[in-house]
This record gives sequence, structure tokens and C-alpha cells, in this order.
Amino acid sequence: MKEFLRTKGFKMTPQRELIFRSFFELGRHVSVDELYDKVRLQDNTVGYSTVWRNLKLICRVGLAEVVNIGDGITRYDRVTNIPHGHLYCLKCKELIEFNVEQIVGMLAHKTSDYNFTPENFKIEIQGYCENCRESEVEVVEETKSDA
Amino acid sequence: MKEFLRTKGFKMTPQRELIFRSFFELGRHVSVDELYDKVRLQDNTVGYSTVWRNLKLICRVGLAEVVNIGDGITRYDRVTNIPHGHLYCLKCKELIEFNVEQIVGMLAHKTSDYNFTPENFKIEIQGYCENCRESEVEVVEETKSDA
DNA sequence: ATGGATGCAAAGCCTTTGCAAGCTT
DNA sequence: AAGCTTGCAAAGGCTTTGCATCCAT
Repeated sequence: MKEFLRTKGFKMTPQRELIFRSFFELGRHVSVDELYDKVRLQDNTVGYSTVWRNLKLICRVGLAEVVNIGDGITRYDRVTNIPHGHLYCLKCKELIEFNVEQIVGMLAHKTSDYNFTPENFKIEIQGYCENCRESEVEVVEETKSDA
Repeated sequence: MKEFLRTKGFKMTPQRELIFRSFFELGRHVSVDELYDKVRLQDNTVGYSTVWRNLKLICRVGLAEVVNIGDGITRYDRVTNIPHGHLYCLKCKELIEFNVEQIVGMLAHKTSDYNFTPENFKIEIQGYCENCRESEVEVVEETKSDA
């Protein structure tokens, strides 16, 4: 990893190593705060912006990418060989991954109709997971307080 | 429209009418600022938060939905019968729509494997449009200033 | 008259940045 | 030594909210 970073012009530091390691240990859909908390457990001197900057670095070198489901929290997802989309439960806010290998293939083909060169695909389906399905009706009638 | 809103418990006001009309005139991928600017051209007394709140209302009653491409600008897209995805050019930031009717059908089918009940689909492909394709190489080597 | 709607200003929140000091190479 | 990194604090930028007032029903 150190070597990998150096070839890209970045240095390795103890903080960076801790942050990188923590990120990959956490796995998927990691938010800055989650990562920050985990990192601080092992070294409570690490600054928030350091975590934040390294998260961006991880993206920059292609090891993660942003997942933005629009709930105000930016998550970072490890890049894998198998493309996956996200099923986002509107009730319990759970994020489930699902394979989109075939779909991506078709999408890639489809973009050629538009003379578009795809770099990456983001597929997100909002709905209700198995457990929340029955109660989905309740959600429709939310508070009407502020428009 | 006035009737439609009333059935949902909302009132119609001059500002609201102007905002709604402006939104639908603007068409697709409208940001709060864009809408605000357009509205102010016709009535420079309308407040920013009024525009903002009404944009949320338009979403709430199901006439629009959020498009979040992660560039920090929340856009609102009119809901149509034909599902569409977005091709986002990483260079010129252009947002191109494309039909995803078939894709959505397949995705809907696929979610059943996960016992997931889909409500809406968001498909976004980042890449380079026809015009920016040649120069995409330049983009890779950005400034290395801050991680 | 009642309760939603509006405007303004002020908070909130998460994301970025400026800078001086510290480390890695 | 040179330049990337770090921490802290402060600034940004967009989103929300409090509140008194106004208006639609």
C-alpha cells in the first residue's frame, strides 16, 4: 500500500495507515463520522479533517467511491471487481447491496446510442425491505408541518 | 392544480403558483437557485425559503424527485411516466437523460430475489459525453494540492 | 377565525480551507 | 532540505427552522 501510494506521489504516515486500515475493516458504506469514531478508538489525537482528507484520498486513488443516497450523509464504498447497486429501504434506512453485473453490461451498451463513454455506474433502488414491507403504508402520511 | 393540492391539504397562493409554474417551465434538473432566479424575475419579493419549501412540496406531492449527482447541488426533476436515468459528463457537467424503461423492468424483477419492494429507481452513469471524450485523459491528472 | 404560507434572519450541518508545525523521503 | 501531512480553528455553502405576519378558505 505504501508503495502503491508512493507511485501516485503520496506519502505514508501513521495516521494515514490507521485510517486506511480502519476504512477497509469497516467495509461498506462508511461515513466520515463512522470512520472518524473508529479511528479515534485507536488514536484519539487524529483530527477530523485528516480522516476526511484521507477518505477523499482513498477515492482519488481509486479504492473507494462516493455513495450519495441523498439523506445528507456521504458514504464511501470500497471499490470491488463486481459492480453492485444499492437497495435503500425508505423505512429502516438499511442499505443492501445487489449484483448489477449484467445490468451494467446492458447500460454500457445503451450509452453508445448517446455517444457517451461511461466511467462508472450508480444504480440505486429505493423501496422497502422484507421486514418493512408490511408497514410501508404508514410512511406515506407523514407530518404535514412544514412544506 | 389548486384542486389537486387542496385534496392533499395544501393551499394555493400567488407565490406558490408562480413557483410551480416556473418549475415546470424550466423542465428538468432544476436547482433551487435556478428556480429562485427565474421566480424573482417575475416577482422579486418572493423569499428564498419559500422557493425552497415549495420545491420540497412539489416532491412531497409526487410531481418531482431529487436528483443528487454528488456535486453539491441538489436538483429536482419532474416525474414523468417514462423512467429515465442520467448520463453525467464529468468534464462539462452536462446532464443527459436516457430511457431506462427496459432496464427498470429488469431491475424490478431482480429485486424480488432480495424480497425488496421497489418504489423508485435511480440510475446514473458518469463518464464523458461526445464532445468531451477526447480530452478525458487530461482529467485524470488533476491538481495534487490537497488530498 | 383558523391554519397553512410567507419572508427574513438566524441556526444547523456537513464539507473545505488556511496556516503553522511536524514528518516522510 | 523539500514537500506532503496533520490538527485546529475558522470559513463556506447549502439546507432548515423560528417566528411574527399575512392570506386562503
